[in-house]
Amino acid sequence: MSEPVEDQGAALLRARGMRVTRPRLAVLQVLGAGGHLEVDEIATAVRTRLDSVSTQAVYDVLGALSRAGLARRIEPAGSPARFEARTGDNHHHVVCRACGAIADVDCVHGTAPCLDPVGAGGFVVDEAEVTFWGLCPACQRAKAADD
Amino acid sequence: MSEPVEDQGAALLRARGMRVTRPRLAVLQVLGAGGHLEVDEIATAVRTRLDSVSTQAVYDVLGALSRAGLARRIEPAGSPARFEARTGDNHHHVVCRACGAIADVDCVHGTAPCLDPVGAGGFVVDEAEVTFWGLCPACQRAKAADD
DNA sequence: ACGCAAGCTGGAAACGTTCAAGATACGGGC
DNA sequence: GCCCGTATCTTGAACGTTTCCAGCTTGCGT
Repeated sequence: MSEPVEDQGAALLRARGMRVTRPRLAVLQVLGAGGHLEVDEIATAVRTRLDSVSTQAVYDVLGALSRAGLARRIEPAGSPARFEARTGDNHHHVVCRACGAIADVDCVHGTAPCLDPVGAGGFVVDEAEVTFWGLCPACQRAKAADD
Repeated sequence: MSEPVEDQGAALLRARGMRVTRPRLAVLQVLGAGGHLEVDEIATAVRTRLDSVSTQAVYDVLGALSRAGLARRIEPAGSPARFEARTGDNHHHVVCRACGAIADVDCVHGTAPCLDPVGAGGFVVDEAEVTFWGLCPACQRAKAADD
């Protein structure tokens, strides 16, 4: 509670033996605000906190963070990669077919039985990724107005 | 049984009010052979049947076929788009993290209960897409050999 | 057989992403 | 507190997939 936001990130990084750098702290803060952000959005947000950060650094940082389990990379078909801070709780996503908006969905069953593939052709499975496709509330209204 | 393969495709197209063209028939034949093919692989295979087909035409045809429900577009994160002919049976996919190979997995529960998202933030969901991530048999052996 | 529109061709470019080489700065050890 | 080695950042470029555009060709209803 007494720790400033910046130091929470630093502790997370140090706990994994990663160097604490300005770009990494800034990305952690941006992701911590929530949402499913594109690389470009993250870069823009980071640049409001630091004077200049190269696009490359943002990609590097995001790669390092997701390898370390501090960020999660999601990539719905037909969309550029997005990143979120919420990790380790096995939740899934709903994607709007019309506008591409993404929302979180908690997995009702925890480690659901149907997500344990039977007869996977000899594959050793370590993760089940679920993406729901549909229409967000705003696009439902937009579509109804068209009719 | 008495219909040549080419005419089966023509019938499918006509049934949906779509024009029957050489590129479309060729793509249908290629997809009919099975597998999860990249656009580039499809284009190459098509060009062994027809003298020349533009890349553009292949993209157009695949887009039209998937809109018509004759092909299904799958796009695992970090991979170019792939297409398969098997549609309408609600099956899912296992993707190898190492080599990118894709295999089919039947959905054990049919319309599984856990795939009915509860509390999806007002979204109207029409499809649940499941992707399993793991290691294919060949890459399991390769990894074991490294240790 | 005719005409219209759907569909194809060819060239070009946009997009997100990754690679390479060198400069910088973090953090353990003195 | 200072120094060094290396992880990390910067800059600049390139890659591969996918889409856009204008114009010609072709399937199919009449």
